[in-house]
Amino acid sequence: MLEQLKLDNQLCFRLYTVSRLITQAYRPLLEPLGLTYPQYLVLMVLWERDNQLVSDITHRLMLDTNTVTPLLQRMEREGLLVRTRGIADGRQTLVSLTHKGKHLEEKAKDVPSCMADNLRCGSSDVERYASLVTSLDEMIETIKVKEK
Amino acid sequence: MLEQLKLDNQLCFRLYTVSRLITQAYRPLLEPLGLTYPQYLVLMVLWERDNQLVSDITHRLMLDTNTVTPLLQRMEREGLLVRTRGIADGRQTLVSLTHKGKHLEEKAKDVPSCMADNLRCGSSDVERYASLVTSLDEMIETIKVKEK
DNA sequence: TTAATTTATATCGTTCACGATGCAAAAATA
DNA sequence: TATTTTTGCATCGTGAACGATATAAATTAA
Repeated sequence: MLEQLKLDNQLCFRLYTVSRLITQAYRPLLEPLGLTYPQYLVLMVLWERDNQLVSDITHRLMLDTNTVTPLLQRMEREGLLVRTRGIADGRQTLVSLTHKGKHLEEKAKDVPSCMADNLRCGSSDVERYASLVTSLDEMIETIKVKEK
Repeated sequence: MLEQLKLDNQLCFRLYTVSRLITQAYRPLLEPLGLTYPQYLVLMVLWERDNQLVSDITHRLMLDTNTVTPLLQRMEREGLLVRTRGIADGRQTLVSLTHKGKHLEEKAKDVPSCMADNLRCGSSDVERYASLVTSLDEMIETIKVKEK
């Protein structure tokens, strides 16, 4: 058995697992709001600035339209946002929050601190957190560049 | 706008993104082998030790049967493994590699080093890699415990 | 031994993620 | 201006993830 093929040696498997577990940890916080984690991400983008194009959202979340469009359609059905086609450029779609979508920001205000509590472990010092964020940002840059 | 709700401040979004980008980076390496990343994970478990129960695999990958069973069914259809029901305990299902499944280990032997090259960036020293792995393992433990 | 409970796996329905493809509007080129 | 190419978004099909539920075998309790 090649040492490299052992699962425990794999950074990638850890990242895959952590990502899944985090999404699971969000569930009890987001379900009362009627949101999934990807939907919450879309709302964070729109809470930061309303009335953005589909392309703005895909770039921000680093997802493609074939993921984001159905996501937005479901959120539109839920009455969280409205999609308006063809303003200046007829190809574009503008995404705007409804009153309900805006109002959710208030209800979601405790989600980040609850998640922070969930992730906080004994040794979670500020330095390690910062180092982790830096490493992840580097990885995102590295992979993004090599892909394209 | 609450500072905490800003996307860029979110460790979780970074982990979600890194995980997705890594799966994407695996694709060109695994597609020639006819594998997806989760299927590759299952094979790594079975290459390490053949003839394991479904429960062994779910525990190892920290997934549930409702994810693993369909995954194994697709892999069985592809002729990579065989599922045998009811040996000593009639509820269990034993998963065994076929010749084709075993043979893939040879073909996959360069995948880890190729991925390592993909992830390697300028400043990726051994220390940071080790620190990253430690942080992720801590997070996995923390979330796992709090969930159950 | 029969009945109740637990365990191991499977099934179902919904939402993502994403490659491939389609399509209409806009921009570039002839 | 007519044609080609590009761009922005949508649609389709497949494979995960996962909550909820189902089912049959094994275990425990009565």
